[in-house]
Amino acid sequence: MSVFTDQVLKVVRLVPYGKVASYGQVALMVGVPRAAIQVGWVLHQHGDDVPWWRVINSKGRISTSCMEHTAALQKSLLESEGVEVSEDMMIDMGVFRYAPSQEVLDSLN
DNA sequence: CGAATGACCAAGC
DNA sequence: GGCTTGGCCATTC
Repeated sequence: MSVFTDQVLKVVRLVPYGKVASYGQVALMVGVPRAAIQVGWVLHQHGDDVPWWRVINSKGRISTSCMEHTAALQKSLLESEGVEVSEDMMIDMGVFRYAPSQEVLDSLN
């Protein structure tokens, strides 16, 4: 497991209950702003170790677009945490987006 | 080492 | 934000 993978897992675990973060944001926190897609890759492999359902794409849409059953699961998981998810798998980023504190960011290094 | 792949992103229509 | 295009980057083959 690479440092990148390790960092991604660490960041995703920081996302609190009832909040969501985008792949791009996670990548940014990890230190590689353009590696958003790798974040998705990591989550796909470690779906049992992290709250992957709290990670969505930049438009607030559930990312598992090519896996319908998984998308439905993600929707139900988010709703069970109090996150509003429309029938089109859309989420209100302005309300549910996770804003990491400076202290949290420092703890990543 | 080079080529392909992907739970993505930003920009342009 | 709907769809297409080009570009990133880690991982795999």
